[in-house]
Amino acid sequence: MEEKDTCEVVCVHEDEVSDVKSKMLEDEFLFEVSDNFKAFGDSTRLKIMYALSQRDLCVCDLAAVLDMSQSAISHQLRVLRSKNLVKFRRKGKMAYYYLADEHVVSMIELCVEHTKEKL
Amino acid sequence: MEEKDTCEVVCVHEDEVSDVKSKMLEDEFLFEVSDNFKAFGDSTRLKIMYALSQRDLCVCDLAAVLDMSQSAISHQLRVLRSKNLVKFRRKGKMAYYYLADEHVVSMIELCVEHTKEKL
DNA sequence: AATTCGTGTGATCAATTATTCATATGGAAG
DNA sequence: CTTCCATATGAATAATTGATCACACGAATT
Repeated sequence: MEEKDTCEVVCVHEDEVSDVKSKMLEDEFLFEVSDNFKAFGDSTRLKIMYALSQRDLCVCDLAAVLDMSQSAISHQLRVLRSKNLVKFRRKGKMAYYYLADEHVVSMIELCVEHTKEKL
Repeated sequence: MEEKDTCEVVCVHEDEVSDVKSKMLEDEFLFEVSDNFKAFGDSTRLKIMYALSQRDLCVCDLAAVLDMSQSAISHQLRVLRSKNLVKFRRKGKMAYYYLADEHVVSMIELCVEHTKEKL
């Protein structure tokens, strides 16, 4: 009689499920975490961050390093800024970008290591 | 006279650019790294991995924990398997999934920490 | 062997997203 | 103030992708 015809799940192990459920972090928070990961999940943005881990660079130099249009780079920098992964300072007409903190480097290093191991 | 009408880049600081360029990792490798990040960049997959970090679970239990269809979970598990982030063992009709290694946990912890700091 | 049930998967659709193009903004120099 | 140039951005397009649906597969039970 209860509403149960949406998304029929049959073999649920009640205790295990509720145990894990209680240990899950908030949906909203995990969404934000995955959203941060997403910033690293595009090769253009990853290259930008990796380049910036070597030294601070202005937008057009980043474009030259990645061999991409200034516009494309600028759009991606906007995304990275919005997630507090990069910051910038103005110097004349130019904008020098740099990594926001050490977390970014750690994240990349960790994933680089993981990727290397799987070869 | 040189070919220069594709992707006009004007203000290039030659030395800095070639310096960073020489330090860049291979395009193909960085692509693979970003591809691994991408696995964490979807909230469904992240929830799956977080749940599995609590305990091994079969597919339908995962579906119950996340309150999603078994099919959706299975599709995402396929992605995670292909990237060597989760493994599974069969037990009767069921498939119990678990995290492939400690890197996965480390990655999530690091990003969770970063996300918390930005609140 | 027929049925049941947990899981895997191909096709499809809707939504998201990365890049390009054109243009706007704003600091610096004449 | 006008021009130049580095950067930012809105609109449009093309490509990617996550969820659903329908169905196939395979182990276990009868």
